[in-house]
Amino acid sequence: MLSPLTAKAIQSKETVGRILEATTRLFVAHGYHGTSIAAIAKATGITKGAIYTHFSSKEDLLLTLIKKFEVEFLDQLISEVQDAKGNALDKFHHYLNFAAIFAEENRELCLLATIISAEFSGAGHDQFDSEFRRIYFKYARFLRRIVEEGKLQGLIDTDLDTHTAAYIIIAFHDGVLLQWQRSRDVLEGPVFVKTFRQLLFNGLGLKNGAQDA
Amino acid sequence: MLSPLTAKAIQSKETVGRILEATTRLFVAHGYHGTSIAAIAKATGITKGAIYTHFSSKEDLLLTLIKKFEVEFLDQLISEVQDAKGNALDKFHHYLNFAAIFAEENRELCLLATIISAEFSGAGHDQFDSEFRRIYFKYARFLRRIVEEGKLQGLIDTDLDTHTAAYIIIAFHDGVLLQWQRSRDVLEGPVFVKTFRQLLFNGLGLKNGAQDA
DNA sequence: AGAAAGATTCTAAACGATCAGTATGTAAAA
DNA sequence: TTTTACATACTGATCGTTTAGAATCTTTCT
Repeated sequence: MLSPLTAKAIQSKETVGRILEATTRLFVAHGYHGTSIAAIAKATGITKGAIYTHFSSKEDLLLTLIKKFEVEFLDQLISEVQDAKGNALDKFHHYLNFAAIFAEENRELCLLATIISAEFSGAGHDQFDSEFRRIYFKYARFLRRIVEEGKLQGLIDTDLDTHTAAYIIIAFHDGVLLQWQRSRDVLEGPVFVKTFRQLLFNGLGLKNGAQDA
Repeated sequence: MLSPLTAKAIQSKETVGRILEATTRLFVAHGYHGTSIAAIAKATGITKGAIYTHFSSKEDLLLTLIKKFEVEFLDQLISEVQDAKGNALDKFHHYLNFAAIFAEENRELCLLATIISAEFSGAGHDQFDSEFRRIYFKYARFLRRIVEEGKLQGLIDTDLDTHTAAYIIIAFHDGVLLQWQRSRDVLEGPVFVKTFRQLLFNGLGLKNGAQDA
């Protein structure tokens, strides 16, 4: 294992990349169950059987993509924002910037977690469930720390439940991604991001107190 | 067609109701492609063939459910909130109250539009696409009017792009529903709704201006 | 160095299972 | 007698996956 740069290894890596790219696109467009191995093979430009040289099952394909999302988006986000200088305000701006740029450059990978986790939202697949649960928990913990920090700095209302707020910010992010995918034709990118920012930071701007429900 | 109350008609209506109930539950839990007619039949307690006595296809089943969502949630919401007395602030509170109560009483129907429209997010099924587009457009128009009203009343920042804000509010609603479905076990209902309200109305509470991205 | 042996990437064909949908029959209601 | 609500049994197509074998690259042995 001294040199992993053999011709076969390079070929394999290249094929795996093409398979994952096609799979991401198809999963996001038609869902997990709506995408067949045959369709992935065709989109990749190889035969069905060749998929199984690199992945043990369809399940394995999705688990690989979930991991990819975690490493390329979530871990990257956390490491960039978590210990950045500045107060909680700055960090949230940093967060939104990162998310916006990532969404623009990796729209499909970005949507994968949201769309597929929705498809499996009902108790069903144990392995997918626990992976999604793990990722959303990590995401929430990251946001919780910043909200907590903001409260200590007097920037965020201490009335806000930290735990719940973290999950709702994730929900906002997911919802906005979905809506962007659904209605890209009637929305303008920069305005969309700016309005999201305005609403997340200042809400509707109504300064009155909240009624109970 | 003078009396639709024949024994057969009652039986049919009852069966259709049971089929739609089971279908909603299964579509939300496993998605459209992840749910088979056989599974729906089994969950309803009839055979596969009997489904086709009442619905012409699986497609027809989903279209019926989308229509049900439109009539029972969206149209109801609009007629209750649109011309209610009070300013835009009151209407948004009214909106959140209605959505929260509906979500509690019809969780699955509520999630249907969000989850299934995500599954078909990629250009694909013409009929589903246009139905979802129509519904989200109607939803957005409803919110746009209230935002516009709020601006005229000096309650909402005129800097906010009305069109985009409407779509983002929908996005927030969708995202929050999804997150509630995903993480019900680590979230508390009333706190969740209250925090959503706080964030939608006041945002994170950071009073500084927004940086550009 | 060079050939034999082994490992790897792929195609093509086939597997049983399951898919959405249909044809036929039956029993009861209209 | 006609219509309706269902069960049963079937259709061809497609599902995820496996197998057999060809072609090509890598390692090992001489």
